[in-house]
Amino acid sequence: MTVPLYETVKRHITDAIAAGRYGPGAKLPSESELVNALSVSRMTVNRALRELTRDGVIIRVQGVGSFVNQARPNPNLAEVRDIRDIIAARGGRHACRVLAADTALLDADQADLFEDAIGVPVFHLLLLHFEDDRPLQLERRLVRRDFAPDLLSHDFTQASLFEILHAIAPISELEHVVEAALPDDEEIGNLAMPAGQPVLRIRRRTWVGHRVVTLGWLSHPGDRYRVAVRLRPEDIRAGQRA
Amino acid sequence: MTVPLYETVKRHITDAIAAGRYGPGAKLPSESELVNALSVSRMTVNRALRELTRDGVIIRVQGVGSFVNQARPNPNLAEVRDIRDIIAARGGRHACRVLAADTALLDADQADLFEDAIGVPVFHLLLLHFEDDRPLQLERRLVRRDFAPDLLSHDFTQASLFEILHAIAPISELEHVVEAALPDDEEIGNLAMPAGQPVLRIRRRTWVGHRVVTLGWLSHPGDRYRVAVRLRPEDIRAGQRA
DNA sequence: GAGTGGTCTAGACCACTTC
DNA sequence: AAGTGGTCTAGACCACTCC
Repeated sequence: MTVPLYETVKRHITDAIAAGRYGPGAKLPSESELVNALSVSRMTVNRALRELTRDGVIIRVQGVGSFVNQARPNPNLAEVRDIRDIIAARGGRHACRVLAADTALLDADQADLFEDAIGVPVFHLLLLHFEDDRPLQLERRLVRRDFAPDLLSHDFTQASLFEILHAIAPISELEHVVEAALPDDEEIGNLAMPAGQPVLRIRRRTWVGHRVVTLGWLSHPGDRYRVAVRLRPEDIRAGQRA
Repeated sequence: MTVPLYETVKRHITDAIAAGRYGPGAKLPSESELVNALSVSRMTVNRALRELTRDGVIIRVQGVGSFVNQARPNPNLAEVRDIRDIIAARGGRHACRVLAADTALLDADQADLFEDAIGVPVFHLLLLHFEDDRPLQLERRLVRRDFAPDLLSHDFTQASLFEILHAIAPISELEHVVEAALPDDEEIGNLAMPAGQPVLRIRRRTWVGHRVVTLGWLSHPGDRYRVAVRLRPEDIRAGQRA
């Protein structure tokens, strides 16, 4: 069991939504129907649907059924989520193109952000993610070569960079810095930016242990992508706890 | 069964953590221990612990155990910080001008965000914050009149809106949504935006109890203002015994 | 009453870590 | 080998909605 059954069930649903078989507000098959169709236990279906509910993909009403959520939730800045899941939650279909995958050495600015020396060897990746054939995210990444020596052997169009890196070691620390900026030439071309439109740019650093292992810039068309942070009561209470 | 069993189990754990019986990094009882101690099935314990993991309260490691997580989001964005504190932290001098302070009734879009009816009476504020005599933030706010009837009697150039509101009742929930946008006429004029430059706009909603009490838009010149989120999970093995 | 989701149980097999 | 969490099953009872 490399991939859990409930993940397969989740993917089954999100794929169907992305394919347009269930539009916003449409009623999804009931739990028992899914149990029969997929030959899994009800608890497994239930877990899949429960997670989709928490991710904002569907809405469930007791005694009525499950429905595709019409609201498009904003990705949360306080977590790292696969761009594929984000697009799925928006009801779109994801595709990815690898624009560059090569090696480089850190320059002065990059070394500063890596909290390391100039010249540290890294991999350089440039990925373009599409939502329904429209570019939504330009992903520029630098990854320490000594952290993931086999990185370039992966197929980035299939498994997300996040999955690949997380399989090596879990992220111990995360930083997002968000800015509104005028797009540079690379962003204008790849994201097909209309003249004058700004980009929402997120600089992400991830740590494993006490070492910065990746540095990335995620650029999005300002008119089609927002990010959110929401604190629930538990978090606020926890934050005040001595 | 008014309250689900797994909620009771979650509560049992969080209460014990809050009471200090398990400090940051401390090892929690195993699933089987909890099954015996609380006389519930393992699936119920498992669900409780899984949700606590999702909420960031604990960290689980297969083959090892469950541990209290210290990783609390403490980002700029995940808290309500007074703009004068932010400017002070940047080394600047703060000043504030009140551009408008009047009353209004919610329109359809606003009512949607307030999760309430059209026509609910609110106060409307428009404040401009300066850093060293340059405008840095345009603050547009709507505040429920029934939450703060005396709001307009305050001097907003002296006490921040946050201080005034927090004195009435503590915030129970908070949401920030960040976007990059082209400035509207109001933003261009007040923020003295150079032609073509985007604004970084933060939409903030705050709850008291289960009611949205304020809705605001904080706009900043894109080239002079960024927001950051940083999460610091701690090393599991660093913290041992409570 | 039929159908839905919400929850719970008692057991099972597995992967992983530690000794 | 022992203990841990990760997952899965086949049943069960319940609250709720709709007809």
